[in-house]
Amino acid sequence: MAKTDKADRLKARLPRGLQDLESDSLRVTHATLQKIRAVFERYGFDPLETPAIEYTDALGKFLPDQDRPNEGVFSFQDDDEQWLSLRYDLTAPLARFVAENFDRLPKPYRSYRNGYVFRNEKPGPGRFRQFMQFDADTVGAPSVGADAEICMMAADTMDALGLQGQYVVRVNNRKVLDGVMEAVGLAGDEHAATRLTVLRAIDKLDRLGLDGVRALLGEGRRDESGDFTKGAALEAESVAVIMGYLETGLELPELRGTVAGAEGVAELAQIEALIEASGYSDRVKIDPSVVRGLEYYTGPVYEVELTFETVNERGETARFGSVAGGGRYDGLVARFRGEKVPATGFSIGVSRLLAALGALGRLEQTNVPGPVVVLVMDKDQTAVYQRIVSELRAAGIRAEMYLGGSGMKAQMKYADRRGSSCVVIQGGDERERGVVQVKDLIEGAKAAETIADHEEWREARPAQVEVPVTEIVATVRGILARHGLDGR
RNA sequence: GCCGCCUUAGCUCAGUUGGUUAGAGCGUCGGAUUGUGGAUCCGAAGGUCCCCCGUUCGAGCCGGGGAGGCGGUACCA
Repeated sequence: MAKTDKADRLKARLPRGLQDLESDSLRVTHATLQKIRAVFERYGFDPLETPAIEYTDALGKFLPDQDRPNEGVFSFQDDDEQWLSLRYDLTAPLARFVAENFDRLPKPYRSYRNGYVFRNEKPGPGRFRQFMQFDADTVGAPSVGADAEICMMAADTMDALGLQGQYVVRVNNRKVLDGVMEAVGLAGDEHAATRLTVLRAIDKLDRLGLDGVRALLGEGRRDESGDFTKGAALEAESVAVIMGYLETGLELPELRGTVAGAEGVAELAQIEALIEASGYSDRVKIDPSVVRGLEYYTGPVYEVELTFETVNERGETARFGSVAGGGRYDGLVARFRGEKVPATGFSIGVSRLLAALGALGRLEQTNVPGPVVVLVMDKDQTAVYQRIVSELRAAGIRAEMYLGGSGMKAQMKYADRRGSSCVVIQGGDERERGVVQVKDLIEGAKAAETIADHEEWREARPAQVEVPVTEIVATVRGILARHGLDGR
């Protein structure tokens, strides 16, 4: 009994939040990466790759007062008991690399990389537990000129991806937010928790609107599913100041009364001037509600958001969130070196971007044709078929001999399913005469549309030509050319 | 984590007030056609009705518990 009992059979299943990419998606992904890479190269960044695994402490992800890594990060212990983790972004590993090789790197050090990062969180639309990021950073550049450049590069990248007019790069400054916190009396360690709640509330402006944020600054808010989110419980005056900030932004009078706030406003003004001078004002905008992740950013922060609605196959509007983001992190390298090393950079969430575009049916197909399939008519003649394949390959044409065990009909079906442009057929009769049949499957499919009767369809052998074996390559080339294909 | 919805064939879904051998479309495979992909026709395979417990003469359907999926929300370094 060859069959395993069904109940005992191992179930093939993909862990949630992970994805298999088949040829179409992979080709789109590669094409996208290539477009991004071209922009980053043009800006003068050099490639750098670091491993997917780092020491957990290098990522800065230990739970406070605990001996084990934070939740949300995939971790395991090495045989010497040191904690290792899968990277959850590309910035922290870059900081490690720069710190480790600081003396021999040119400063500012400008590099880019793409790779998979991992987050052990609940997946959602456009949120995966393994996803591709494309990241660029300038390390060792203190001026906000570096930040302005990153914003412009973000815009150019989105343009290069064909998304002109369908995104916005939103810029803010953590110092401005610090200033606002100070203005409402939330400076100092004892208010850290409240500050977090307030910043998170501000971050939700685009999703919840002014009223939603106001609720979260006060008592709290009940969402559509009936869940209640506790608010920051601020005084009415404080709420008013923060709401004022969201409505008037950098014009808020209280802002300039604080050192951090004044600095942040000045930096944003510089960035805006640079953006303006280079003609990016339509794509890059100052937005006081941008917060970004709350750990290591110290100055300007930016975020790229798609400005169109994304709807899934069920017709529900799905939230994909921002597709890229970044900011200045002057303290990250310092963790390894003591001295401050100013740095700024951003990452594109390639997987999320593609998921969003895919949900909209906005991905262009790459349309790589299937290989030319040389049919195996006589199983004892595979050497002859293999030789034909080799000739086609030597001519730069994607080709293969049918390697399955089925008959001719199945082989034709196979070629059809592979999207092959044509097949090469040689039975005993053709072999004796030194010829082959070359069948154009694309032309054949067209011809089939007008033939309803199977007998006729079979007899007609549409789009099939008989040529001497010496002309196989030329004939196939002709068919590829006719359909505008290059065979690769 | 919290809230809501969902779970029947590979996929999308029917399934009567609880009643015999649980259905359809699509897909897959085979045949009509031992040497021709489409269309058509014929046929076949394919099911732990998510799991467990309970109610009942009898459960895909009712009750309880659990798991998984989707979405929202929280968190997201």
